Amino acid sequence: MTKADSNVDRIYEKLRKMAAYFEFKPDARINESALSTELGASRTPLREALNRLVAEGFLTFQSGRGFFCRPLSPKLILDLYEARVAIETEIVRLVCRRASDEELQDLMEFLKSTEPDYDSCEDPMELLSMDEAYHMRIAALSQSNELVRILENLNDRVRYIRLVDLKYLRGKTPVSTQEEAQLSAHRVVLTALINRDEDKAVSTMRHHIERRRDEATEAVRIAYSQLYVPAD
Amino acid sequence: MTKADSNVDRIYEKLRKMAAYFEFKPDARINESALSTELGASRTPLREALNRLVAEGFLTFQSGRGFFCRPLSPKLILDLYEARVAIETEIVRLVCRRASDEELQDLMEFLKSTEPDYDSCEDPMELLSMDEAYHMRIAALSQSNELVRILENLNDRVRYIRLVDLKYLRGKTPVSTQEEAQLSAHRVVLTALINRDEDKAVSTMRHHIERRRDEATEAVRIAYSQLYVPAD
DNA sequence: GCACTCAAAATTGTATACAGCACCATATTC
DNA sequence: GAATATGGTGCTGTATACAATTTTGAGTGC
Repeated sequence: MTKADSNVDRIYEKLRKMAAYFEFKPDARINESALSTELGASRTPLREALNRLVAEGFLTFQSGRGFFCRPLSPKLILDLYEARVAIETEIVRLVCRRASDEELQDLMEFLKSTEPDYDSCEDPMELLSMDEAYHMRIAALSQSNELVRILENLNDRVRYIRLVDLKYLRGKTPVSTQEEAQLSAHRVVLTALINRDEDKAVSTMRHHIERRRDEATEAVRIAYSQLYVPAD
Repeated sequence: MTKADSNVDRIYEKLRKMAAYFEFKPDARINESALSTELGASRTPLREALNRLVAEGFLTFQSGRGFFCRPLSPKLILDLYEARVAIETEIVRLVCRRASDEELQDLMEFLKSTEPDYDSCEDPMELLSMDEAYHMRIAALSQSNELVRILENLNDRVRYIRLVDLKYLRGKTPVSTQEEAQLSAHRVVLTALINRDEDKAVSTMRHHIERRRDEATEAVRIAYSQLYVPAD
């Protein structure tokens, strides 16, 4: 049996998801004993996983008091969006210089093939997954593992808010309209890349993300109301 | 007797430095028992610190085989420099929009006051510290904690190579010339910021870092020769 | 009602024990 | 001699125990 996934890894992945979706409430203290029995492991591997998550910015740690969920505030989310802009604009720049015509054409095929899914999809979670998958495919073409790595971390930490945004803010406009705007931004960036128009690709990507960033404050407000409201 | 800094934090800081300067050789396996006695602690807190460093990219981990030092290759260093470009150009962009005239003037004072130190300084380590301090002061003006955080991590991971670069590559040109080039780049960026010339500030910063990036392959070669040569 | 004290309970921090896997050297077979 | 078994050694993975610390809460005085 290939224990490629060790127990710590299993716990880590699980906790990472829980933290990403704020199953720990912002700033809430994490009880190690309770969590360890819940996860069916002892405190030793649990704490190892928790320490990794601290280093990744999902949790905080206070000596003598233990682990806490990261806080949630508009400022923190704004910072994450800004970091995304930094990373994704540079990614687009690198892709424009490094990706082959063929790779870009493949990506265009991928984009076209998923368009029907975007239109038909009603589940915000799935919609977000598709969007992230597309952004990560572009990222891969940058040939920079470090940028990919940072982007993955940022995406995970901002995902819950993006989900709220998608569900409660953009839900106001008709579905067909919002997804089309999204899709069109994707298409515009990719077309610019194919034409090797770096400036256009970069600035389109920048505005694509910044538009969402500007909704962050409102999204955080809604997120709080969701987190502290009894489940339906 | 838990101090404000817990034992794990102490171990963590120590290991972080050791990893930054490749006191663990690239890809070398880390013996937990030996290291724990060396640090005067048991394996439990040691492993917690090691897990944090894995999450930060200083170490790697293989299930069942333990912890290893991160590898060192030109590609990895290039990636780090590229990530630095991404972060620092966005930082400059934000600073240009957000920093007050007063803050920028203060920074100019700081720059001027350290110029004599740059000229007189013979120690590459100190030179690098001053350079990093300056870059971090700019970063702070961006008001983005996330970008600051990412930049700190990147700086720590690339520091050893920058040191080698400074010591063995740029040592070839006369000291006065190289430090002046460095200083002048700093001054050009800052002047552009004061004039609110975003494009100039961003592109100068970009080239300032990219120039070093282009030396990375050679620097890594030298780094290897230094790491595996008996100490002087 | 409010602040303060102090002991009990809960929780974290770390050492240690031990099971099991990985690695290495030696032996064995062809 | 090369390739493959095999046993020993050392290391990692995790549970558990216990000390140290923080938190809680009841009781007391004002």
